[in-house]
Amino acid sequence: MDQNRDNEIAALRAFNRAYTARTGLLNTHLDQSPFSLSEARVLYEIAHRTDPTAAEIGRALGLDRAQISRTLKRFAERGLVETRDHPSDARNLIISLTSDGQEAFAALEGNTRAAVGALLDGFPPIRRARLLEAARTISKIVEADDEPALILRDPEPGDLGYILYRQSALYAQEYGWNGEYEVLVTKILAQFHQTFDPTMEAAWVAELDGQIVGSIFLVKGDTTGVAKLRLLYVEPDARGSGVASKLVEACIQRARDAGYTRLDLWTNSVLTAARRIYERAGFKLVDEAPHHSFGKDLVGQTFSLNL
Amino acid sequence: MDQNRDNEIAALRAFNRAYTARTGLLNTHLDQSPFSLSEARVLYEIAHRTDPTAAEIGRALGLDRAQISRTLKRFAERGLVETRDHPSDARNLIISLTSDGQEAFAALEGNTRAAVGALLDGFPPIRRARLLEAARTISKIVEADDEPALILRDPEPGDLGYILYRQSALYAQEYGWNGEYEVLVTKILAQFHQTFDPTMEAAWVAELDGQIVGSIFLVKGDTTGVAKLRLLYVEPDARGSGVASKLVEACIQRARDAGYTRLDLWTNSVLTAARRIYERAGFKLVDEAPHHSFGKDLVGQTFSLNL
DNA sequence: TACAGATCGTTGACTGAATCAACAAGATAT
DNA sequence: ATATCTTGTTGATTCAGTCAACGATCTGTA
Repeated sequence: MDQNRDNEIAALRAFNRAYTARTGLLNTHLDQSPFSLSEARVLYEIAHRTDPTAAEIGRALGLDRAQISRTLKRFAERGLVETRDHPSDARNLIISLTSDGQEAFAALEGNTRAAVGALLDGFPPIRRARLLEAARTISKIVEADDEPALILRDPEPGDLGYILYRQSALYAQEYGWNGEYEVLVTKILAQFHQTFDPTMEAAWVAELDGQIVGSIFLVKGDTTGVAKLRLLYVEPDARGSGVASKLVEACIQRARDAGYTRLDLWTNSVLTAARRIYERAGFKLVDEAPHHSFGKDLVGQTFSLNL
Repeated sequence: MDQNRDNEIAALRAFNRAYTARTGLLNTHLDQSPFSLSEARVLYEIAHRTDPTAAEIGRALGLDRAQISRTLKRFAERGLVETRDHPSDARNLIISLTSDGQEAFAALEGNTRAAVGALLDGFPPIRRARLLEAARTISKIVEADDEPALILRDPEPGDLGYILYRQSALYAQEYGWNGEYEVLVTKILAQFHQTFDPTMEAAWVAELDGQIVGSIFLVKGDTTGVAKLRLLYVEPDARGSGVASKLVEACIQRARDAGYTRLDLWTNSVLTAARRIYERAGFKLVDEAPHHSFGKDLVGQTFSLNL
């Protein structure tokens, strides 16, 4: 997997190159603007903060105190900013825009927005939409200061389709399963919908950091008192952080609460990671049979847990 | 929708700020490195091109000839690069790395990769994966020099699930429809799977720029000789570029080829954009009836086209 | 063939960016 | 009370970025 890491590093570097090269528009100082990029950033920070000090701005932008000092000096000479004493700390100076400064900043903002708008207009709508979505994703991730939170919740409209999509695509990609598996899951979902009994059945969607990364279903079995666990899956990127165990746990708990005496599940031997999770949860292998499905020769396994 | 444009511009600017602020690691010259960011970029270009000239590198990086000249002069003084005459154009000098230069570049590359790797390690796996996917998306879009291509193709494993997901989520978002709609679509898909007749039925997925943006289904109707058009949808971001018309066209054509004499479809009056597409394709409204479904009071419409 | 116009690399000149070091004034901890 | 930080300023230096000018060379066209 070192190969993979190299690929990831290369991808981020390629992104960095592509971004700095092609969107120099965003980073270079606007041609007709009286402000350099660095000056524009300082101005932006002054305008968007309440009673900022030079040190504060320097920290926000990662700039040296010396540079801030000189930049502010130039701004003051041009009549754009003024300073007043800090009420409680005489080392600080509070910076504010003069009316000329506000005017200059407003003009700069207008030009910048126009330039960014023109940049966006250069992309076809479908790419613009994807570009913005990706940009929002990166912003969020880069700015996040919390840990990704895992939550289990009821499915919302669209979620079952998403699960069908991910499971089918994933098993096609990882194990080469063909469309038959999608057929099977579609049937299961249709039946789940049609005969849904909220007191005895349930479905969970696992969200990690706001994104669906797994699911599990609890449905009535063929025999009274016996429930089935179905359609457990976890996204590759989210594996190894206990998502599957939490899903299985929730399912078992609900099965107990609903009064079932046994929980069965059917899986395939190639899904080795899943097997470990089932066994850790107390499931025992009770039956094993080869079958040809999904375009492959497989060994089906039935696991069972007495509740 | 000017509001929306402002949001888009703000989003891209926020992204730019976040990216330049937090990943200064990527943009700032590495602390222990003997090369500035600008020097590193020039070195990178020299190493990755065959027989580059100064002007070529300047164009690639958007740098001034004067700056390239001085940078190369410093490199030459440090014994990192050497120049030889261009065989056919005496104005050019061909630049190459000396063995010392290659060594220095290799060291720089190693350090850069390590720094980027460390940056990536700072993100939880799920975010790292999403960050990289977003970065790849942006790279591709920014570097693309072709127009987005629209293709219609057969569904692959996972695609029907994706369609279920998008339709359910979309109509929930746009019209407030509840889970009932998802149930309906799931049933349709399950039945499509179960009774699929490849000579008389078909499904298409529309891909724009490599992404699924719509679908349409042709299925047998209740009466012999009558086909049904079902589950037409197009992503909001892809609307207005003829995707829906192309899907409907493909569906009608196949219905004709399969020997059907009539093509019916059922839709709802709130889907006004769809109605225009159907009418433009020659469909006539033959029936209209109010119904309460998907959590809303709706007016169902049956359209029909004689083939 | 001759020549205008463009390209290439170099140099000078200048402003600003970035960084390091030193300093005085003021705040803070113990 | 004193050592230790923090804030803002200034000096010094190197490099980035930009404009202008220059000589050498190439290219297209009259």
